[in-house]
Amino acid sequence: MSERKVRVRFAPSPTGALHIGGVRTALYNYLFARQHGGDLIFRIEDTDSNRFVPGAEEYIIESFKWLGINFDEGVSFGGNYGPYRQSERRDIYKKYVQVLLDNGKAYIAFDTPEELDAKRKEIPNFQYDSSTRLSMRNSLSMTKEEVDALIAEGKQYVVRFKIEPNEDVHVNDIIRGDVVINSSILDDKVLYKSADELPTYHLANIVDDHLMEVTHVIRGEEWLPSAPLHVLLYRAFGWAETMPEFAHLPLLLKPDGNGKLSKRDGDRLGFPVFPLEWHDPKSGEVSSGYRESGYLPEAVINFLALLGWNPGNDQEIMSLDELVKLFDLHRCSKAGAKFDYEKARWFNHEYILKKDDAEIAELFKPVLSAHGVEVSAYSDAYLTSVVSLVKSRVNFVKELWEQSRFFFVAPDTYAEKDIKKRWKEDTPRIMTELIEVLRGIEDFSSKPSEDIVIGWITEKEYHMGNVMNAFRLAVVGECKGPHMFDITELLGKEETIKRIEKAINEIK
RNA sequence: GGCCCGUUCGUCUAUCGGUUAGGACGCAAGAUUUUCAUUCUUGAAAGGGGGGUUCGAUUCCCCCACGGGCUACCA
Repeated sequence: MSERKVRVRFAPSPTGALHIGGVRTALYNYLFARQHGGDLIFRIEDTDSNRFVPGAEEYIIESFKWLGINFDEGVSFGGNYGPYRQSERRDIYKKYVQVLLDNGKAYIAFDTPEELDAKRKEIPNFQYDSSTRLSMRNSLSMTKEEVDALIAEGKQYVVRFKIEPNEDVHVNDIIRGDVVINSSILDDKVLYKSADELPTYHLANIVDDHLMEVTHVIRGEEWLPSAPLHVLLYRAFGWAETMPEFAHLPLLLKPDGNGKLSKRDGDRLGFPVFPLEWHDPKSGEVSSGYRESGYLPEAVINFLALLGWNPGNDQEIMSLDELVKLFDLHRCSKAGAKFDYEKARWFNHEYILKKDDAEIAELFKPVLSAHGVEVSAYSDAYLTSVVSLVKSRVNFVKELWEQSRFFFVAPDTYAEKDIKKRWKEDTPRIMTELIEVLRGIEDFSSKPSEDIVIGWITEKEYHMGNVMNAFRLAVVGECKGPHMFDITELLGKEETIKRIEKAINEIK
């Protein structure tokens, strides 16, 4: 069994945007698959026709494409174990439901949802199980003739799993170890609904994982309580020998308060919970995405990987390839992790620092256009230089604009506070002198012009801070920004002088 | 209510019985800088409570408390 090729799957339900917790689950599956030279399957679990949301499937695929998480087979990827959309596997499930019915592991039940609701109201803690099933309307309490007659007249039914009571069912979880649940607390789960001829999650999941030769089930902790049921299903089918190993991941929790992270938290707290922006087709609601918020996919991958797992040392910045090498399910934490948005921002900052300036410049172009900058008027070299000068002070690409605006447009206002502090009575006179000094500079690049200007200030015994800051105020509009002469080198002599002249005229 | 899982700085976490309980984010202070940021240094900051086991528990066991999940003809 251990010689089987590793095969794992990520199997979302197309009910909306892909939650960031789901992304992490997919990531862990991906890392595990790659590390073991195995396959990653993309399966769509759309057995609940009522909850289907158009566009969700495409959204999920696009999300992974952006993140660089590649699948080997599945919906839109092909493969030999298809179809990979559960709604297209009706006949398969029907066949396996019949197997369970034939060997007495399941039975047909006619109780309607309304009848069950009534029952639950009437009897506190009612559970459809070995203690109650004989008092319900099903193939165990009725004769075969009655059952056949009801089916013949078109009565809708469900197939329920017949769980034998009082057995300790063990689930060996890679992360949590031996988890034991007594079968008596399990109810006779609905496996199949005649109404839409579709199975429920539990049946479809087991049949598909078996048929697709899945070796490891890596999923969220919310599935842990139903894992024993799944174990029992594998046994009922006689597939216990090839049952996959389980690993239940800790949940991602809200940054504040309690509960697991939900789609509402993002907009409430001001950060995305979805990889891409999502437009809900039903409500028309728009939820922000990491991509649109300016996150680099590498950063998202990195911080997500560390939410519930660590390499065992102090290393925090890791590429996808490094993660593949280092990842280990045994090093996953057991407790839920509160989503730390500040740290996510820091990761993005780190990745912006790491990323090539020219690549950042490309990402910056649309932002510039959006601010009315004629991007084609600037060379890639110019944009790249601008990026290299200011990127250390931003967390997101779009923040580059506020840090570098003066490289594209001359200031039209000057910071009041800085004027008060640095624009003295004799400043216009000194600035006029400065213009002359600048005119005389032949090589206007950073270092040579710095030497000349500093030399002039020293020689005239001017106040270094006041002159330089007035200079900065004139060129930038406020007293902040990169090294002064790096700015003037990029701006060029003409533009620099023009700005000083303008400042002399406009600052009173 | 029942069942399951969990519990180390504010947050993410390291520690596989003996440590001054380490790192990171954030925060604070300082250094550097003609400005701002980067960078660097430093600081504050943690084992839920109670019982055991042990020469010795953050670490192993039990109880409690708290947190989370599940309890659908949803996944």
